[in-house]
Amino acid sequence: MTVRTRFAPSPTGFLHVGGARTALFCYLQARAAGGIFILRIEDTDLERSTPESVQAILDGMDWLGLDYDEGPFYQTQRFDRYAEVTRRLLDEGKAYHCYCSKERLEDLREEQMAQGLKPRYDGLCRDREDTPKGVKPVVRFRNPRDGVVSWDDRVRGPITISNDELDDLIIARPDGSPTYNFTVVVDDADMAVSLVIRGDDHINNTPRQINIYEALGAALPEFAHVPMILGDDGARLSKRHGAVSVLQYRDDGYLPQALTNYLVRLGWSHGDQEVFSREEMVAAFDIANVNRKAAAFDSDKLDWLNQHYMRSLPAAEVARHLRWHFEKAGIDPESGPGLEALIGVQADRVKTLREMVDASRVFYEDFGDYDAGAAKKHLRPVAEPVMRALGNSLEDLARWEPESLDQAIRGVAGELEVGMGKVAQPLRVALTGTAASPSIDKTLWLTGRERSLRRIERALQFILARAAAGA
RNA sequence: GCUCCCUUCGUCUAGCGGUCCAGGACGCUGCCCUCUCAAGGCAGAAACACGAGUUCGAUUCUCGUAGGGAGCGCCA
Repeated sequence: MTVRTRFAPSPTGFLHVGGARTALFCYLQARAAGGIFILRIEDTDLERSTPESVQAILDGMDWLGLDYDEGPFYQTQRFDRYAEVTRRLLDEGKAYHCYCSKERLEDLREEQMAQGLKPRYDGLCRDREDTPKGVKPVVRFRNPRDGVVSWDDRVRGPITISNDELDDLIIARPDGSPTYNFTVVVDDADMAVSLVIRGDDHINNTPRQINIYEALGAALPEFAHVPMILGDDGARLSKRHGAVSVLQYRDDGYLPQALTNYLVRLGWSHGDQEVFSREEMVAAFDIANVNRKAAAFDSDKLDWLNQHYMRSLPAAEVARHLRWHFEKAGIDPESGPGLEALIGVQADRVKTLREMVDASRVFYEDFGDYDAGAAKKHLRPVAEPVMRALGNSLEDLARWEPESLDQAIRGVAGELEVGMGKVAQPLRVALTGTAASPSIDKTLWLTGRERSLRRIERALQFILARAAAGA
């Protein structure tokens, strides 16, 4: 039997890291078995579902490289099917109409809570014979009253829940629209899903769903409930606390390879291995080895992985993503050094592509004022002869390459009998406006000859003006 | 309140009765390298929640306790 997994988000918000990890697990488990990965959009909540959220989910999946084999299916397009199955359960006596008002149900719940009982429907309409007029009924599933429901969770191990903990859940509202626990079962059965991987907040729904499967006479899938992800501080992720769209990570300059690698290692491991290519993940991943406890999201480790991938992925691949960030920042990549060369120099120095853009802007556009502290410290009168010597030496340099540039600068330092620091730092400020940049030869190389000479001249004028003002 | 679930360094984890005075990674600290900032190299601090069992022997098995989480909707 081929493995069929599915990721079934509801489009009531963006795709956050918890959902992304669940999707990744579903994807990997299917790929590992040569199976099928299905995407299903659970949009039965018309109130809260939005087209924007659907798009955000699709874009997120796409950015992460989680390609699905079937779908996306939309539950709103399957209402006829749900109605058909509801009809069948009604006909077979496996479901019944319930005329209880919301008010009565609320009172019942309160009363049970007050008595220290677990609130659940008391079954008033379960064996009702009459049909009250003027009330549109809901449809309830006739849950077994005795016995237990057990399953062997692929992550949690054996779980057993007694049927007397359960009640007759509503599967269709008065207007006929179906509810979650019912649509999930109908869809997973229809789509022949063999392994349901989802967040562990669904553990409590599982026994209800198993009962519905049995009422339907459908084959039971396996279940795997993965723990949720906590925020940096160990607190639960929520909309207002740490839960951000995976697309935010894209915008912040993370590579999808880094995020998926980070996510796969959250709650799962394979010996001491930290870095996994997609192929390695597929080969090594097994949902059964996923941990049971919730894991806290550590952005420092994500940063480390991101830098690792910026350095180790083929430069062309990194450049593809970097170009996107250049465009987003409004910088023309053609107005400076080639992106692959830039990555070769900058990847060691930044954690994200966005930082790389910020740190590299100076190679593509003119900068404004010098950093005050850096200028004060390095663009002093003593630097005047250094600037002049550099200008002369670099103007006619045969090859504008890091190696020859390094030689030229060392030549200037030797000639003036000063240390490298006395030459490199003023030059660095002259070229970038700041006291920190790649090694000085690389900085010159990336800046380019014309732009470098212009900036050396500008620094010289700055030093002279300052000397004049000070004198 | 009731039901279910979870518990190894700050964080992610290895461990599946002796190999563990607990290993790796991120982060942190120190040193080295050095034209700045990084990167890199080396070294270091840092954990089995607690209590009973079972056993010759428990991080590993069982049961409690404590702490944490989830669910209990005509939301998904």
